[in-house]
Amino acid sequence: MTLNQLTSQIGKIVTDTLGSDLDLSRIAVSLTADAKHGDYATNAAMVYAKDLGRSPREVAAELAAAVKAASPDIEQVEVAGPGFINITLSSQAVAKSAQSATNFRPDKYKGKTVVAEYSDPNPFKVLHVGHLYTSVVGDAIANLIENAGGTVHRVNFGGDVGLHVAKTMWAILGELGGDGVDGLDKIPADKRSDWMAKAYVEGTRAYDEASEEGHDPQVKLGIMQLNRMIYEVWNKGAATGEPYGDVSAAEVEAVYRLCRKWSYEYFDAFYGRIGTKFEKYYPESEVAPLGLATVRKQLKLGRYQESAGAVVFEGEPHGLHTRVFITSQGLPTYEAKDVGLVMTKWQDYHFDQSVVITGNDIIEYMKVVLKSIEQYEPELVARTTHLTHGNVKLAGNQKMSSRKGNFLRAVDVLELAGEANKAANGHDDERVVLGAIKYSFLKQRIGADLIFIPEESVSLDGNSGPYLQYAHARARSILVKVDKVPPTPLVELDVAERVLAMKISEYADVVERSVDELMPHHIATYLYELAQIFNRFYEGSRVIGDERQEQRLQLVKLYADVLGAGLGILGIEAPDRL
RNA sequence: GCGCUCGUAGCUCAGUGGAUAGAGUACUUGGCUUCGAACCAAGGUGUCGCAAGUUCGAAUCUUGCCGGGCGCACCA
Repeated sequence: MTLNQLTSQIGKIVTDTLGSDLDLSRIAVSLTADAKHGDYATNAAMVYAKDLGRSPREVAAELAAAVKAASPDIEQVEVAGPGFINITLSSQAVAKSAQSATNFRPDKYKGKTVVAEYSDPNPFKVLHVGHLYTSVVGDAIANLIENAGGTVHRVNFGGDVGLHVAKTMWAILGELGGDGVDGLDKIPADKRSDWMAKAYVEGTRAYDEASEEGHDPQVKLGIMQLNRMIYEVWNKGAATGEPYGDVSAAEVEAVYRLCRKWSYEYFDAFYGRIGTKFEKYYPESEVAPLGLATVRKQLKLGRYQESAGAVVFEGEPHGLHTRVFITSQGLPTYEAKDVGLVMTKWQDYHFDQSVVITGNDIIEYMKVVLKSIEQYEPELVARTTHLTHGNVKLAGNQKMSSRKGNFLRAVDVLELAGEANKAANGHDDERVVLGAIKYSFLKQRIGADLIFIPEESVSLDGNSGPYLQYAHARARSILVKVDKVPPTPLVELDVAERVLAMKISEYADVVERSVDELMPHHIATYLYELAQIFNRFYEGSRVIGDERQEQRLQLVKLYADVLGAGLGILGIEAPDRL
């Protein structure tokens, strides 16, 4: 029995006994925190007592009798406290419920085509722990939708054009001297990403300093020139015109293209390592032309406005703010590129829903972009969901910045976890390393900033990924001791078995809630509680050799299956042995 | 200034209308000749940022205030 089923059953009883005109949405049915209050409790009597002009306990008593009579699965019904109705299921019902929970899959996204965009790193920049976080969260959300029957297309959007690229290119070309693209040969393959990251920091610093007194204003002009040249590569098919210093336009293009390729190779390697796979990258260069064309077209139709030489969308009438879509130089901003992205995704997938997962620093920005698109493609906007999470910070609320070079790279985190793992048991197991990091990110509710404490994120014990993996492997290692688990139905449960079975049955409710809210942390919280209950069961209840062996084997299998499935949704491997 | 977001134990976080607000961590102690001790058990902490309101009932909803973070025109 799931909470939803019980809730609708109680709704029906309320209608039958108290009156059909009551607002059933006011009823809450919940799992109880304490065994002495039964398995489930409902507030139905208290909610309606006042309207009916009767005492809550009196109403509760009437409802309780009807609930008791409603199903043979309900063993005991009590009225408690101010008017709670506490419901206790029979142990057969608990067992049945546990058995059906393992195969539970919500059907909310059944038959739906969903595009999930997440991670979104910019080529030419380094992947830091924030990218690791958003990738793990995005992947878990995509998994949730997939688990609920959706066909999910994972896509990735990133800026391969724009000022940050020009700044990096400026530093790269400076470093190469007059060597041009041949000079890149001397950068070893494993140093490329760091080398480019360093160039980004250098280019950004030079750009910022250029406006200050005593610095060369030519720097800024050079970067602007590179910016235009790179746009030309995509708009005109080639960088053309004046050389950049001694370097010809063709040579600038060659350097740009090779470094860009390096970036995507670096991303692929990283995603491969953390176990997420994108179906498609949408580089900004690819969607920018459509974005630009769309905004220009809609400008003529009055959906965008010209202002000081730029093309803007005026958000104020919609309670938002105004943003620039095309600069006075005629270049598309991130806004126009996002317009192009939405249109391109639609052309590619004709999605039922498009989920975009980003940090919450762009909430207001996204509202403006979507509001502008809503003026001419309302259906696309209606199908778009923007999910946001907080930013990763270091202890002391310190913000990381790739511009200042004050950050932890994604690979640094993996390395730290590897070391912690190695220190604990002599070798590092990538499955455990990833389990630790992913779980540490996913156990927290999406929305608030995440304070990243390296030691905790790589921890092997307590409320951690490895705790869950260990609790899974432990159960599996019992199961391999028998040839196969006999398909004995669970019937009578002892106290410890019942507690475990009850928790297993909760899986269905938790997954459903997680999918409804697209919040993976509910699953993380639940799995930890489940594993805790199992570990207690394990301490006190012998399986192999006990007279209740067959019953307990059933239960252990159900438990391991549920734990494995839940970890799977979180994108965490559940090895049979560690 | 306006908007968004957050504020729960020393720290990191669950709990978002229900009963005595919970975990992990840290600290102390006990438990492996028995299915894996990455485990289990015991030990105690809270002006739920503050104040008013709604409610039979508020950490949860409303309003105001305080505090942190982020965003607000040609960066991404």
